Amino acid sequence: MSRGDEQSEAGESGAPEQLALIRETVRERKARQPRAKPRTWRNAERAARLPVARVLVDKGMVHLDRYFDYAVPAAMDEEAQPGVRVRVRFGAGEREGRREGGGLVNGFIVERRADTDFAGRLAPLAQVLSPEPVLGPELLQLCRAVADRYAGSLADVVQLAVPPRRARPEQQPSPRRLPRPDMPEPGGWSRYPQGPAFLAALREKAAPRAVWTALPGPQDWAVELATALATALAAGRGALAVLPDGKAAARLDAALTALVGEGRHVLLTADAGPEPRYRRWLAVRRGSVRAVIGTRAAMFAPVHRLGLVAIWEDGDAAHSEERAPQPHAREVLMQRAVTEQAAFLLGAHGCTVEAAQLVESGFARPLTAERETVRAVMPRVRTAAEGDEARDPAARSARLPSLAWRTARDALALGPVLVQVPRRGYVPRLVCERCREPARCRHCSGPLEAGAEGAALRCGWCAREVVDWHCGMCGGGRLRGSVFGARRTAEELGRAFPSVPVRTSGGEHVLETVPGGPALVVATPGAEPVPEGGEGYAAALLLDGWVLLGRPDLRAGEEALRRWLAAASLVRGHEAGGSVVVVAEETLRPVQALVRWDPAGHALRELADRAELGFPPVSRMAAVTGPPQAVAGLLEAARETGLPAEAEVLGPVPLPVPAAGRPRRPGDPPPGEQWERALVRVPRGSGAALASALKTAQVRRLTRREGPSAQLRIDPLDIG
DNA sequence: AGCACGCCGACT
DNA sequence: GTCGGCGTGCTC
Repeated sequence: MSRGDEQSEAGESGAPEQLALIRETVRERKARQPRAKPRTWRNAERAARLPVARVLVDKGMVHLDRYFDYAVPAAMDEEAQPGVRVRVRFGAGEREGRREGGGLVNGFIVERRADTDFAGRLAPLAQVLSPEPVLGPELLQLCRAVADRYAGSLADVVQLAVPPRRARPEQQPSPRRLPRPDMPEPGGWSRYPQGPAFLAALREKAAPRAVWTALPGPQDWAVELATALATALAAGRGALAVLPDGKAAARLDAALTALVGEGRHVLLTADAGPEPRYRRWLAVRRGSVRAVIGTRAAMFAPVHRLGLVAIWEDGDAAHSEERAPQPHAREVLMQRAVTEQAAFLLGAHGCTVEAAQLVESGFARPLTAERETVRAVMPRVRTAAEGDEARDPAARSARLPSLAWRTARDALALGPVLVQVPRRGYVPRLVCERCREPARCRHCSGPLEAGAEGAALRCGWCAREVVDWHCGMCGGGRLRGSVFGARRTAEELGRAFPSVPVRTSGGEHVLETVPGGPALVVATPGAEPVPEGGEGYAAALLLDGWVLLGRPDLRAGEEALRRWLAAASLVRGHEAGGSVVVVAEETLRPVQALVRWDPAGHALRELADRAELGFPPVSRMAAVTGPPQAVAGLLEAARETGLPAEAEVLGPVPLPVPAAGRPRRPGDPPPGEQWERALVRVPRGSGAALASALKTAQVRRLTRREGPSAQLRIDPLDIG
């Protein structure tokens, strides 16, 4: 037993004498019996039929990405079925029966076989952990496809797909499956010319695929998505919806419960806690529940007879898994739609370039309302220039342009007003307030960064504190970029509208809903509460647009538009007095797209730009990151392992040093090391070859230990 | 990654 | 002759 375990025991048991007693007992037990080692089964009788178990060993190392055969002791014959969790000895092998060698590792049986192609003597399975077949053939196939797509190992993907075991839920039966619900009415889908046809195809168990640009409205999307899920259920098929966060998932859950009642679907989100979550996952796996609503980990949910996969707001960064090999929910669900012949529904208020690409390539059809429908239900959207400050002194100190101030004042007579302010820390860089020159460090010319509120100004490269900054160009002494946080904005607005309650939502304190009456609701993007009563906000002010637009990222425009549309969708239509003011330069493309409410058009133009630049999703990219020789070595090896001839290597370039004080993330270089990054680009059709060549090269370098290892990332997020 | 095997240099 | 350095390769 390790030190850490002893310490945690001390923490729980309190009294020191008791602790000493426990230590004694542990030591005695250790001395007498070398711990409760499971039987070795070395000479045990083997299963009569199919005595070989092919096992996926649960070690993520890419160069171990294959199966291993083990002998099945007769005593385990019945339980050792494909899909169950087992423990096996793995590592330095048994030598002439002398040593047992190797530690016990977890794994999954993927197949029972009559024979093996392994020349040596098979080691026996050590233990069947539970008879629950958690990794069935369909899920295994999906994991394999995802691992290949992302140049990762099967074991890594399986770890994402199969939740850790909990004994209690496994020992309890799942509830009986309820009969199919009634077929729902199309409802809001009738507002889309192709909507009823999409539902009809679902009813007929076909596999339609659609990119759905949802009409604005605070609740409509959830009801419509629920209708699609319920239609699949009513047709006797399973359905799965993946949403970016627990809040959105809860909304869809409520909408679906209203439609089909309880017991026919489960909510798979992290905040349920591990044991209830595993219980629900098991209910899905066992087929007693056929519909799943969840956040990204639910993308692998083993739904029986899957008829529909849906993703909401595919542009949200939360859809990208952080753990290796970082699969994206949209890609995984596309894969499932194809292999499981399920319908595919990608919905959002905005439109990503990837979604536009799905339409362009013919993978999916657009599911969009007519222009006149959009115009009828959208709020009035106007732009306000930043300089155009209000005359009202309080509004001025809240940095409200006069149009924004007037709009808020008028709308407050009708209902709540949403004020969207970018998150602090989102600011790309600090600039001189007078001449807009980026603020640089006097010593190393690195970009200056404002840390947490009240913290000193620092250089993002050398971390030196800056005490008395002056602009190197014009001598100005004031910076902009230190955007007001939501709280500060709320304070200022409170002064500008003294008789109105002000609520804030963001960061640690996210509000789900707010009362429907007049109030100012200050929220950061993604944390906008929904007004109660279903009417929506009377107005929304989208402040500091330059912050969102100014990020040094290929997606800055798309992302800004996405966040604005998400907020503006919570505002009532213009006929009901709904109004949106965006504080940003009106000539910019995303701003125009918001004013015209044309996200699909915006995405198409972005897609055309990407095509011209050869950027994803028009091409497929991989990022290779690491010490210079590792990057060079991997690229060189990949040329010998089948890198497509059309592959283009961009870079390598030095990786920017992560800002001082930011917690280290996977993919960051260790402190003091200068890493590089190269991008490898291939035409879209060669993505599989790219991933496979890089993976093979990676395996080869790891097994031969040819220098330090590099990190591999397919579809890197932060390019440009 | 661990971990054992193996083939050369200083030692009882 | 034998112990053990860590370079190379495998893990059913």
